[in-house]
Amino acid sequence: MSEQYWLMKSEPDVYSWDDLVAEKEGMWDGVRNHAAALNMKTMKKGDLAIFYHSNIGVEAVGIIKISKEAFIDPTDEKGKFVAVKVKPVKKLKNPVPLKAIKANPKLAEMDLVRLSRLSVGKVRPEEWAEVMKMAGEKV
DNA sequence: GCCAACGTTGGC
DNA sequence: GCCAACGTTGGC
Repeated sequence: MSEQYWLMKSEPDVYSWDDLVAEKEGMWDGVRNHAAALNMKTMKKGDLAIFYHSNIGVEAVGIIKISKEAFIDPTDEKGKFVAVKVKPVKKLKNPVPLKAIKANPKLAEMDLVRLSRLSVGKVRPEEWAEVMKMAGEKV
């Protein structure tokens, strides 16, 4: 199994975890950053990702699954950037705030910590396991 | 092709 | 609301 793990940021007043749950499947569009777009192109159907609330809350709130691999973002007039589709898997028992992630030396290398402005980052399997532990979830 | 100026994102 | 970090743009 070569599953990959990701972290996707959203501002909850624009698109929150509850919005995604209400929709059942959400389109992750509007990404206009090449590094983030590259990560999205690397995603495979079935990959898991952390849903993270930026600005308000500033914490990891849930687990999502990639349900459709990268396709041209319909909101991009130039047709250069991509979007993916995601489905909610489960809400974390205990949301993991950025503060706690920063305080954990095992997570110091996360894209989230090192590249705070990147909206779609990679998560290493051992980092994934650590965050899940902090969230009170079984891996 | 380099680099300064500017705009945007995101944490606090 | 402020500021730091980073990406992008544009002059040379």
